[in-house]
Amino acid sequence: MRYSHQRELILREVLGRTDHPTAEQICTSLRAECPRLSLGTVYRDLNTLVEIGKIRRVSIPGEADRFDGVQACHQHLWCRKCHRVQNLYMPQERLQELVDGCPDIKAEDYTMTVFGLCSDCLAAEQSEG
Amino acid sequence: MRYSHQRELILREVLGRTDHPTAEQICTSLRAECPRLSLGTVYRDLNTLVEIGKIRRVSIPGEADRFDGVQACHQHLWCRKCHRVQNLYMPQERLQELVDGCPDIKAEDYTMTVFGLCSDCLAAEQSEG
DNA sequence: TTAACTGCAAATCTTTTGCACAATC
DNA sequence: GATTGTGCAAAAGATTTGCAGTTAA
Repeated sequence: MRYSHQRELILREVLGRTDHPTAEQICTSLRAECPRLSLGTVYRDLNTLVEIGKIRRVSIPGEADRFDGVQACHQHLWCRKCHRVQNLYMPQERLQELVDGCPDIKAEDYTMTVFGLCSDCLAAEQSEG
Repeated sequence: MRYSHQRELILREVLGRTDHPTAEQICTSLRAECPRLSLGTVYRDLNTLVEIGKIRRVSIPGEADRFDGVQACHQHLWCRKCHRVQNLYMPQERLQELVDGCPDIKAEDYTMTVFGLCSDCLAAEQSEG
């Protein structure tokens, strides 16, 4: 694979953010320093980066895909109130055990998505009464 | 909510199938007995049925949503070879424990999707060599 | 009778793709 | 110089929506 300025910018942007941006948000944000960046390119490069394992795709039903730098293994919470995605850290070995315990299949990867209220919205709801 | 012939047909179809059909597939199949059924109606009714908890939505990144009758609690495997969705039964209490163990949030629901090879495709691959 | 539901078609939203040009090796 | 990557715009695919007509209560 050949070096590409755009692909590097996009990778840096995803790794540097913790808010799970969409392709659209990444594109808008990067246009400050790369005005002619096109959304098609962003989608293409994001797909490439996912394929080579540098970033992860976070899919939420009915919404545009979001992208996430791969650091520690974690799962996601989708907040029904603010519609943001929050990282969840659960004991990975125990999740993996459950997945590996499924008979007759070959599990290569998995994702867990929790739906509910994120910490901010839960706190807000509790202080409201 | 008022009775609707179409909604009942759609519910019966989803409950009667185990192959996690898409809206399109449900519509095509039901047109045998309800020729003027429209895809818009199918989407509308599926959304309603999901909302009232009679069926479940199964989302796979990059694919059309599939729908599933809610029987026992189960997770899903998406086969990268045949692109079918297979049910997985893991100990639910243990998954629930992990979800409930996440601090500071309110978990209301969750889904786990495993990616890999389904039992048919794994068996085929093993017998090939 | 009236409010909910449907069919139809158009609109919306996300993502992909074809093509001519530009950049990398 | 060959080939990969990009910008742009158009296309594709999934889903929603507006509206006029139909149907259940």
